[in-house]
Amino acid sequence: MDVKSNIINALKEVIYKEVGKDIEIKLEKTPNLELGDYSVNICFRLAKELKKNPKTIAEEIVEKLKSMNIEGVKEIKAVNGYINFYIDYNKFAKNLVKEIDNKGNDYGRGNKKGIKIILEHTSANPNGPLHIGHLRNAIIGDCLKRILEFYGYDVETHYYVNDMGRQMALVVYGIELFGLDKEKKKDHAIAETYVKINKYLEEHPEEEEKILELMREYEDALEKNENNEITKKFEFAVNYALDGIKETLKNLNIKHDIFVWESSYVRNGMVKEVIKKLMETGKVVKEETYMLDLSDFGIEKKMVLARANGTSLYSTRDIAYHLDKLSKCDIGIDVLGADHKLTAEMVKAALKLLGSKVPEVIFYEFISLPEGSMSTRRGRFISADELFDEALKRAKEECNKRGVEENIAYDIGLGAVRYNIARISPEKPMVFKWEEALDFEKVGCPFIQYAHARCCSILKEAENKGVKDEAVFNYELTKEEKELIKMLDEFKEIIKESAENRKVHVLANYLLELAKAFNRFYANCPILMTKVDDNVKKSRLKLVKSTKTVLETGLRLLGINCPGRM
RNA sequence: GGACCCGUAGCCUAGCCUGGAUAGGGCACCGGCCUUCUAAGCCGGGGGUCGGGGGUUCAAAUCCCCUCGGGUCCGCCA
Repeated sequence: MDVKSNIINALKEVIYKEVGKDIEIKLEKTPNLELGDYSVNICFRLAKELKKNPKTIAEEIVEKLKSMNIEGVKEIKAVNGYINFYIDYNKFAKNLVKEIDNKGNDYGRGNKKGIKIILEHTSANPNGPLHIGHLRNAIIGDCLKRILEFYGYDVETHYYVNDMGRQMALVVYGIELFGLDKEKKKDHAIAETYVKINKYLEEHPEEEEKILELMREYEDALEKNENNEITKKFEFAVNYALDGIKETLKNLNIKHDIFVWESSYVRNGMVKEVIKKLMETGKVVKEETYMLDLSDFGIEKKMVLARANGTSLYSTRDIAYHLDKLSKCDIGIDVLGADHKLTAEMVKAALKLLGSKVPEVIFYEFISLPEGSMSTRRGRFISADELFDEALKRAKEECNKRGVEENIAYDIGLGAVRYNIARISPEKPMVFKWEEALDFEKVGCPFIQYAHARCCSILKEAENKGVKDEAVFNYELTKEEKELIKMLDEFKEIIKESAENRKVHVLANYLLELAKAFNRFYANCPILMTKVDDNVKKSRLKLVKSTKTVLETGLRLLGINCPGRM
């Protein structure tokens, strides 16, 4: 049993005797080590119930706790109503470090839960390259997949390909009129054509009919499950764009398990089936077209189920997709831009009507440019490729400046891009600024990678000197060592919190804190210096090794590599 | 008009769900630290009406109400 559980159990026991019921106890870190290592503020909450002041309650509880001799606890103090615990670091450190040693990169891993999650993310329209807004989606999604898997879920990632929208018909028509620039990266070539056709249609609005015609023909063919000239044109265009998008994702260390085409739900008849079933609920009203009344779910706006010309709409097809997806997993998670909030609510309501479970949705706010929001149609966006290329270029420059081999530049560039997005909580709107996205001197991923590289270099040096790591810890630890040990221990809780709350930034911010704790330890506690006592040397080396392991695991969960030198 | 998100030093950000000890970081600015483990680092300093106003509470950045500013969404786009 670990110290923290011992403390909680003892507290529960004492408090149960006091008030006759179980009370949830949260052990917190103290603001500083003079106040102990962990504390609880439970006495404030008990004050009213026991009709005593918190200070007295704390003192009484402390007396009782002391007589219990909690294993691993050195001292307990009552301070102004708080109960502060001082732990026996020698024991704590030894246990922790052994645990990390035994488990290695599995330290912090959760038990297999036997729960399948389908996580949909990115799902950008194949009418151009991913821009930095899509990138936020992709990075949150990919990190989340890694974290959820590590926590013990069985996770499958989906990229939902919107191949049936107006924007795809535009691309197809555009390719016919203008072709594609074969010199360009495929998704960028598609975007170029897409911009051209949009401009062209503005000048020739009479050709709008051709687009609608294309969409009708495509849907007709799909409904008959045919493969003809039209479907081939769409497939070509979609795949052309997807090839480029996949390349970008690969560069960013992002991989989807499955690409699901929207059209497949028209082909297999599920869209028709969904509309039919929704009709049967009696919630469909006929206006200019068929509308779904969702007022039972607190949604005032009705949901349009099809166009007046009979063709299906994105939202209807999305219901079919979700129905299918959710039947194949225990939990469905979608990562979506905040602009989808209302439609996501509508889809959920429709799914409930059909007796299906509903997805969890993680929303993120937009990344905008200082001059305003991005637009693929107007060609006003910063592509993920552009950002990544710049990051790579900048990383190389930094490497050269510092005399480090350029081959780690990929790791640094990738880390900078992924980390800068992963660390911000998703509900925060972001304004993209080049100098912020690319500034490696500032704290961010390089700081964490640097701490890791330091660990590596110390371990190497130890090997050269023939110093073995060993969890002795038979001396009074410095405050830097204590802080570091507590941080290393916290990793398990961070994984749990990050996974259960689906919050990637929690892990990202933790890693920065861990790196900071390590750097302080490094600066203040000599490790391999000759004057250092052997037991101290061995123990500290163990801490270095443990830190390296946790940093490595943590960064890997963010999809970031850690170079051994930098 | 209705709904949702954001507002924390010059700039960026954590904490808000689950209320508690002097609101954590970082950038920028000022001053220190490389004659034994990597200075992409460490230590110190200045800088805060937690947008504003009410309320609940022993205690509010955190919960509730109102309000201001920014963003987003609101039937045949995706």
